[in-house]
Amino acid sequence: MANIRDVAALARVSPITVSRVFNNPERVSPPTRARVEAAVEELGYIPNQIARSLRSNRTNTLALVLTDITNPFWTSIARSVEDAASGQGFNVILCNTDENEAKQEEYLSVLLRKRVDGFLLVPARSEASAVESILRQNVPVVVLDRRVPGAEVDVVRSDSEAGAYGLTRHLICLGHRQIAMLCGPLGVSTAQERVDGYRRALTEAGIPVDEHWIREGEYTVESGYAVASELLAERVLPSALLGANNFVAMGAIRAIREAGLRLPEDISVACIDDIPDWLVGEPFLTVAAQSPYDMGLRATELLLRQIREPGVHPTQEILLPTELVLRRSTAAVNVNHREKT
Amino acid sequence: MANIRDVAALARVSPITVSRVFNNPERVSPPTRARVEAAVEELGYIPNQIARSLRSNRTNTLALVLTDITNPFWTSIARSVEDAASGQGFNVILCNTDENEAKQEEYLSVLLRKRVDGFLLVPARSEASAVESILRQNVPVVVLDRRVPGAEVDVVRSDSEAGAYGLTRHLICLGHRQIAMLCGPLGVSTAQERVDGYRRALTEAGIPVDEHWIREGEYTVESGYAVASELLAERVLPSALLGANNFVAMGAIRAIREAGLRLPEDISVACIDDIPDWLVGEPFLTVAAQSPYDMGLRATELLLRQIREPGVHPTQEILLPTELVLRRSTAAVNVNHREKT
DNA sequence: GCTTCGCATGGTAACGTTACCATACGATTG
DNA sequence: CAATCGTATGGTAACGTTACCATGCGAAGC
Repeated sequence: MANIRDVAALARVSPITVSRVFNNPERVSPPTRARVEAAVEELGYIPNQIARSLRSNRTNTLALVLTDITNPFWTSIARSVEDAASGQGFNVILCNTDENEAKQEEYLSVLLRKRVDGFLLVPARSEASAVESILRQNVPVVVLDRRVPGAEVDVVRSDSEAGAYGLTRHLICLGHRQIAMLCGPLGVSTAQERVDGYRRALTEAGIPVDEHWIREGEYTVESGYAVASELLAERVLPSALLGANNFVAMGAIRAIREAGLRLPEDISVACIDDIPDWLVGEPFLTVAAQSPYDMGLRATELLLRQIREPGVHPTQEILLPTELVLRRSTAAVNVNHREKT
Repeated sequence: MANIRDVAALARVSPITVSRVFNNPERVSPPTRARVEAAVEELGYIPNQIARSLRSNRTNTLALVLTDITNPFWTSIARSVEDAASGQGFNVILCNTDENEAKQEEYLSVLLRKRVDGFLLVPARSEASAVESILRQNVPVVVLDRRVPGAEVDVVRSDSEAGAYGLTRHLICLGHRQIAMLCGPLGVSTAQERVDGYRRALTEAGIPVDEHWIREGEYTVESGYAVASELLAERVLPSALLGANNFVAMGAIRAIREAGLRLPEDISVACIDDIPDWLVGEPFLTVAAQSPYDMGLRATELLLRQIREPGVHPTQEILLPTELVLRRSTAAVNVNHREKT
């Protein structure tokens, strides 16, 4: 592959002049420039960004470390991050951690070696260590979706607590009293907050919180299915399920169907996170919708600003609202279904 | 940020010994190694992959250039590509072209500068130029999903023709005769093949192909909606719609609903590409399902092999079967609905 | 006891680019 | 006409790493 020296030799100029043709064309006289351009064309020369990065300490690459691109929530984020990044001349490296800390650590290590210019990180667990391992190297980070208590970082996230609160209140208004909360891994801040919102709504309504209805699981379809199946096998059935996210809720719905129960007549289901409506002919899930596209966009903007003007901006937290969307998966409680038939 | 020389100085060895500790630890005596490791720890040294890449001509990075990560079909592919790549120590740069050739060209140019080790490319148009611009630089490519006549490349794709044929045959069996084909951009091989399959099924059944029922559009929800709306506004209604992909079909379904028609009683809909069933409570779309996860996996394996053993493997084409999945969006033709009421 | 061997370690140069400073030369100014 | 300036171009070194070859040294072999 031709290098800058080959081009320089062919155009009878010095390598630095070739460099200028690419980076400061106006600083090269038109005839010389033309000669260089002809040489570039003839040799099929493509500047080597690696060498450039080595000199400039800039890779024009961002890392997007999330849990699973397969969930439309993260898909939207990936899309907006890539849109915003490529608009500013940055590429995006995609990583799926599956909320596995070992995988996350491995990714971070490789990406730090690669000297990406910045990280958009969805931490597998809401503790500071991962974030700090990046900050220690003076590499900008923006945390997506989750709080990281104790770390001095920019965060862009949704108001999970309010979302869960709103959904729980909605269920209470429909007459539900036995509402099971299928929550995510409690090491993750959103899981914690969603339980908090659930608790607050119950408490405000004067309904005692029964810990028996709170079940921890993962943010996956399989986990939602497993936990819901367990619940449905017990003597006392809940009249409503609150899924910690869309995956969990969809898993639970499968369990409900398999148990021969009707939705929403026998049991209501609601969750945080919507599913894009064009994916579902008739959207039927009652949700607290987040704005993932917006979230990715805002986060990328913050990150690029940090990269462009390091050390200038104080860390900030952007809290995005959730929107309650009422659909057919929730209905008034059916008094006959308090006990298993 | 500490470099290899700082570590060497602190450990009182030469830089090359530090390098060996990372790359050939067994070639360094245990006591020296321990001293180096202590120095690495103390300085928080992280090897610079940029410099390494400059020497070795390897970036351990693949480019995944597809149309739109937002479509679950491509999402699955992205997931499998990333799984396979990270398992082999490679990272993946994600790019969305939206089937726009200018965007694609821009991405390819940047990625070639970055010296990615290989490309997984979904060409915006089924012609050789994009692929050739990569091959000219001696960079391995595997084309995903589409044929590229005239280019000597590995291709992994589904049998679109058979998928469309199967769906059309199914509709014919249900008694449909006026089947509209909402096809994709004809510059893309899959769009072409799906029309071919549609034509073959009709012809085999002795039904004359009416060009009036074949409508070109984009592979997007908006396009599906627009084209279907147009069709539904005409005097003679089709009794069934064949969507070129899931996006198009979902757009069409929206148009059908807005037109006050019932699905499938008034009009049947089928398409190529499934939607993961856990995203949809009750899957209802009749489809010819592809295997995107598998497709990404196979393609990545091919690409990594090309990277590892350049020039050894003859180019090959892997053709994956589609699977007909019959659901509720297709039903026997309703004789009353041949003409607009 | 001398040669040979293998192991641990090091010096030098190179990967491709660009920052920094230098230089050549024609144009402008007093 | 000399001094000054600005523009176009070039030389050298450096970014951080590793390939290649060299060296030193103790152990094994005859």
